[in-house]
Amino acid sequence: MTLEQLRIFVAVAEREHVTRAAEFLNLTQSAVSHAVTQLEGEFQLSFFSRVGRRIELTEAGRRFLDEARTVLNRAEVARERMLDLSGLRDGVLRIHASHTIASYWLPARLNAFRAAHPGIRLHVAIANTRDIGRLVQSGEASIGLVEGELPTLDLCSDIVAHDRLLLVVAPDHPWATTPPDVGSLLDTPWVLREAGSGTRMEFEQGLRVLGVDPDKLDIVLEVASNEAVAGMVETGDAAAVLSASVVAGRVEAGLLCVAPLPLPDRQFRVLRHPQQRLSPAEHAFLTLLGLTITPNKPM
Amino acid sequence: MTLEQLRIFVAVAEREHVTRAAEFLNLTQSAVSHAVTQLEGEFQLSFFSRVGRRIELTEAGRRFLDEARTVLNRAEVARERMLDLSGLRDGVLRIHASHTIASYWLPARLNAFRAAHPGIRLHVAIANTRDIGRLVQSGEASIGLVEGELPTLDLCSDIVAHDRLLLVVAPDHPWATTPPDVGSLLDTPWVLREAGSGTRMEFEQGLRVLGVDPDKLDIVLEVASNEAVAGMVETGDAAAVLSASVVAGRVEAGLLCVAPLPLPDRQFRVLRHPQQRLSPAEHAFLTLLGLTITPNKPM
DNA sequence: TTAACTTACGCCAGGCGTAATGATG
DNA sequence: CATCATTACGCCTGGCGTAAGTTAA
Repeated sequence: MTLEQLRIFVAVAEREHVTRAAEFLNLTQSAVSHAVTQLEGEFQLSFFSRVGRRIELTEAGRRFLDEARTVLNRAEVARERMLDLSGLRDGVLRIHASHTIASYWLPARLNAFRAAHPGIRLHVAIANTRDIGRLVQSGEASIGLVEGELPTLDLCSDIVAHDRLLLVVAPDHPWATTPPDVGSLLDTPWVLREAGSGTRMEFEQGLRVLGVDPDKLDIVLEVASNEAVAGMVETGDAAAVLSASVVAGRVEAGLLCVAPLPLPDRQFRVLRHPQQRLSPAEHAFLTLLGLTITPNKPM
Repeated sequence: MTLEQLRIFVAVAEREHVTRAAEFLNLTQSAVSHAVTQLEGEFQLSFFSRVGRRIELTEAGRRFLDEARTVLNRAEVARERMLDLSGLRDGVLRIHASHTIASYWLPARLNAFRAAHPGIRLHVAIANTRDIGRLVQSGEASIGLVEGELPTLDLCSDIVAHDRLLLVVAPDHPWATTPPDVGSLLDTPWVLREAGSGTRMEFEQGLRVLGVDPDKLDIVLEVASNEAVAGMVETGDAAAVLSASVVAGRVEAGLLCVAPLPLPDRQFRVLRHPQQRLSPAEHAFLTLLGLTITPNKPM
């Protein structure tokens, strides 16, 4: 008998439906069915009777549902009390993130964090990659999320995701049908993110690798907004380079086309000051991102 | 947070001692230390302060001890209520076992079963292998534990342990120093278990493999007791063949010596009637022996 | 030097997902 | 035939043990 098994059992019992319980739990039918079977085996009881292609609670199942809820409640109380003690119950988590990350990658993670720690208020400040590096360096920001590397700074920097830059144009642009060659890159008008943004820095680096001088590009607009860049490209004749996560929805909708251009992969990175101690909430957030931090235990 | 982690934490907290908790839990220091560390990491708290080479509970640890006990108590109540429902809380478990198994192999398993199901009374009937086969066949016994195979009977038979037969003699017997050759087996007096015992049957089978006719042995005593056989050998000039588990302690004590003789390995087996339904207690016992039985769920 | 806890590393069971199977309306 | 549950099977993570590392008496 495991707390996890109890959670699964309760989800199934409340719905009398394995599939819906599985959806709720983000598991497969198979895993849920297996967990229930295992519980039944442990006690030599059937908690559900398989009637037709439905299941329904047996008397034993009803009794066990009560018990399972009680155990889970006690466990939840214990957990909350400990989180109170450690400061993970309230407080604020302050994150500085680049435009791309804040708009397209971060929200799902913030929701996961909220699910785990509902009491913590979240603050996200948006700036471009270069500025975030400076803020973390100076101590004004404690957690920064940026694209690519900032080699000049002396910060802890861990990869938390991978990303690709894509060359995009409107569907009626020539490159939508015939791939551009390197030489033609200088012949099209460009809309780009501002200098200092991760997207811009990585793109310029990619151009240099291809032997193209970024300063020679015909830049018609620089703007600190991925949406503005995308909108310009959709409705005009300019080309742009944006993160795959930014353009995915627009390509799906037929508003943009991806033109093949070999740009290097880049990484989303989390930046921390090496000396600064992490708050419990910060630590929990980094753990949620899959990092294993050297422990930092108050009390 | 896992129920198992809570159990481990409570054991450590009650003793303020990782090693002793590990002994109590039948785990290693390492596993216990790891589990505690993991709990502390989850809540970002230190439950123990490492003072010198001891540990002691912190304030957070004391609070968590209360919580952990509460959760475990609720879980235990739930478990007991379900066991009540399934009939695993009281009743009798009846087992028929051979002499060797009942004396040397079974006790540890019975204690494990008692730990898991304290309410169940245990009955062990001792008989030799052949008789147990007959009792299971006739339905008088529902679970039999025997040595070796009984090919003539049509029963479920699963291996639950491996055993070796050893040729033993007193320390002053010639074979204690110079290994016997096959031809000399007929020149020594033998003390043997009675016909029908697994030990006897397996030994005779082993002799035939070696090309020796068992009927030609010089048998000075047949007795339905391993201890009697061992006692005879210790204090006389006879040889015997007994299970490794029977002689281990006596060899350790210098009372007996093992003479090398290539006897086939044998298996301890559990016998069941194919049709007979298992009681919850019987099912639980077989599961404890490591068998996976086709489920058999009342209620 | 010993006795304690922690950390590193490899192994293995158990849990999960994919896919096949079974049952029912 | 579509839907829902179970079963089979392979993968992989997480927990355990062995052993090395660390600290204090």
